[in-house]
Amino acid sequence: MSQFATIIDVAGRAGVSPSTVSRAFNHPRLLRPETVQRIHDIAQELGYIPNRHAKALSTGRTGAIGIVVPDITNPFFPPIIRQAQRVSEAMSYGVLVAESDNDPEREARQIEQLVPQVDGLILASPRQADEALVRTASSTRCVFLNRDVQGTARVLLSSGSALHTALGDLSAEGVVRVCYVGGPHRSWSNGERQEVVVQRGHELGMEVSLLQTTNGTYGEARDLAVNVVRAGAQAVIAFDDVVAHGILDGILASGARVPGEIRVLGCDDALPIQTHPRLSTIDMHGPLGVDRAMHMLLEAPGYPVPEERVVLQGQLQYRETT
Amino acid sequence: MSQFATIIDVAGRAGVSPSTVSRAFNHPRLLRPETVQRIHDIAQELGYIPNRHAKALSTGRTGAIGIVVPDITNPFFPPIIRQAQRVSEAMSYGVLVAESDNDPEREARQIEQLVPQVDGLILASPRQADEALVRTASSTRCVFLNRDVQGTARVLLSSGSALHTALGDLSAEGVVRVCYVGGPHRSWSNGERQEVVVQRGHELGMEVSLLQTTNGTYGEARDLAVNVVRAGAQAVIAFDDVVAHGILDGILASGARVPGEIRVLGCDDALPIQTHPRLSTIDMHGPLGVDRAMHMLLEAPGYPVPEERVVLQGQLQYRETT
DNA sequence: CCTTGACATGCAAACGCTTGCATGCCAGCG
DNA sequence: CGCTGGCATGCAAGCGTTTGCATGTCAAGG
Repeated sequence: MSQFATIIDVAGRAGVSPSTVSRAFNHPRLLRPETVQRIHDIAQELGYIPNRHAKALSTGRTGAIGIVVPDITNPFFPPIIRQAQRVSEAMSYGVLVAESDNDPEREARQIEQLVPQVDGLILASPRQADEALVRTASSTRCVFLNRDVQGTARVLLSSGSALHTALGDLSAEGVVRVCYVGGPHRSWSNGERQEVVVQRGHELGMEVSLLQTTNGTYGEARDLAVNVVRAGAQAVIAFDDVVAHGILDGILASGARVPGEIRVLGCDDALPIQTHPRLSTIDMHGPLGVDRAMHMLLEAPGYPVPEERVVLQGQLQYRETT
Repeated sequence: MSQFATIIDVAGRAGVSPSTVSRAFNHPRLLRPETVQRIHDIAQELGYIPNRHAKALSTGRTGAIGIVVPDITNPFFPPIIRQAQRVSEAMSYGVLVAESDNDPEREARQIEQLVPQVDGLILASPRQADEALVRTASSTRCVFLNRDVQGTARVLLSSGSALHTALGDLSAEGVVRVCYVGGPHRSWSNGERQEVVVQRGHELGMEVSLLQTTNGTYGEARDLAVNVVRAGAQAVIAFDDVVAHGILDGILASGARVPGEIRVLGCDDALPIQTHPRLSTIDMHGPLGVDRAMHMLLEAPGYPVPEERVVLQGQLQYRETT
């Protein structure tokens, strides 16, 4: 708010032209080393900080990237945002965070807002239809996290392999009736998980039933638990850890024993706390995923971001509920 | 990344000057209503989006506010960030989020980075020394959340009143030995909570012991639990819900019964899940707090933000651990 | 019919920075 | 000793907006 020193102040004090100061920061090798040094010293002394907006206006690059997530209070996302910021910081970019609240239209608006003020976009678990996303991808530098949009740059955190072996293990223990409790139905992860459970379950001769929450909250899941008990499921695989805990709570309340009578497997492993019994889950390596995504976004200078499809497999964490 | 329509394109198409287009958006009452309408229509059609950077450069206001938090993965903060974004959105501001990682120096750097690119700053639970914060406050429009910096605008989410009655209730139940398990020691909230527990405890003739985590993580707290058991505490009051759950876990593992032998009270009530037994805690109304803070920040146009000290009391949520 | 305002709009400078081009200097070469 | 070319730096235009001031028009009033 107060007056900041400008490039012109620095130039005046150093007895050089503004362009020289600019070059001292952006193309130092064009200048005599001692000039660069002197300018840096004076800049430091004056507390000069380049004005991002002026720079952006002049170069057409904003020096910021945007990340939009469906729900910032879902513990899966904060570590992802954190990692995005770490990478950005290392490359001296800023980060704009937006939340779509699981609403495709809101998501569209957020993206629209963001696009003109960033050099690139990370769209994490987007909720819009593929069609809209393809359009976005074609007019913006962006990479998707957890959404398999054809022809774009995307990184997918897959639970496929982990679920595959988990179901195998359950089957080996004699489990025959398994229930998948889904999360937000526009979620790619949810689709993938449900599909794997159904397919692999059938392969193993299991009887698989499906339940669905609408928002994936703890309360919803807890209320759903009676249904899994009633259905006689011997194992439930939940969309994520929040849903898993809701189910777990509901099951325990109904008097069934976990894992004795019913096993529970969650997903994400992002909760800051453990519970009793400690939840078995799948570590999805969210931060690793954004890390890849960020590098894809920032290292290819061209436009659009070249198509690439990287799949990272989550890792089974057996604890006490299986 | 592609070319956006500029004010000049719109002007050309509408047969008016660029300044008129600018006024159509910013001071429509200076123009004939039909002119405004025509310009809006054409802008819409051309997909014109004002360039924030140009605007910022020209007006000196960036149209963004910044919020810095110590740890985005602490469930207390995401709802706060969300609310800050909601308010910002309503006033058509953008939000820059930064994380200090509980490190005062990092926090200083983040603030320094942010200052030139925002119109105001929300500093949530800052970790720097008062001195540094005073300096920041004097050179920037900012309001503090959960830090009582003299002479500045600040909103404090206090657990004082809730703890006061909680201790009274415990005392009435015959509790004599109480233990406070602290969180990050640079945290104002931690200081307040500890102080209230000590004072009120003594008032009630209790014996209060103090334990301290360094980062307030679940694992640390769990490892500390043996000490509270060993000390013979009949109640533990924890810095926040994460610490409380760690303690709870540790206590249960040691064989003691909760709340039978030891009661546990947490703080924040921000976890997305419930556990068994359900944790008694204090709802701190974080979102309400930022809401106030944001309005203080955005509604007083002057500089600096006028001093104000608003205290919001948290609300006791008795559940099953007391 | 001329004057006076009010009103609607245009003009041009300014915001702070980047960058293509121009300039001036000096060393080395023929 | 005059050229050439490389190097370090300056000049000025341009990025997209905003806004104080100037301009032109028209209606009402004298």
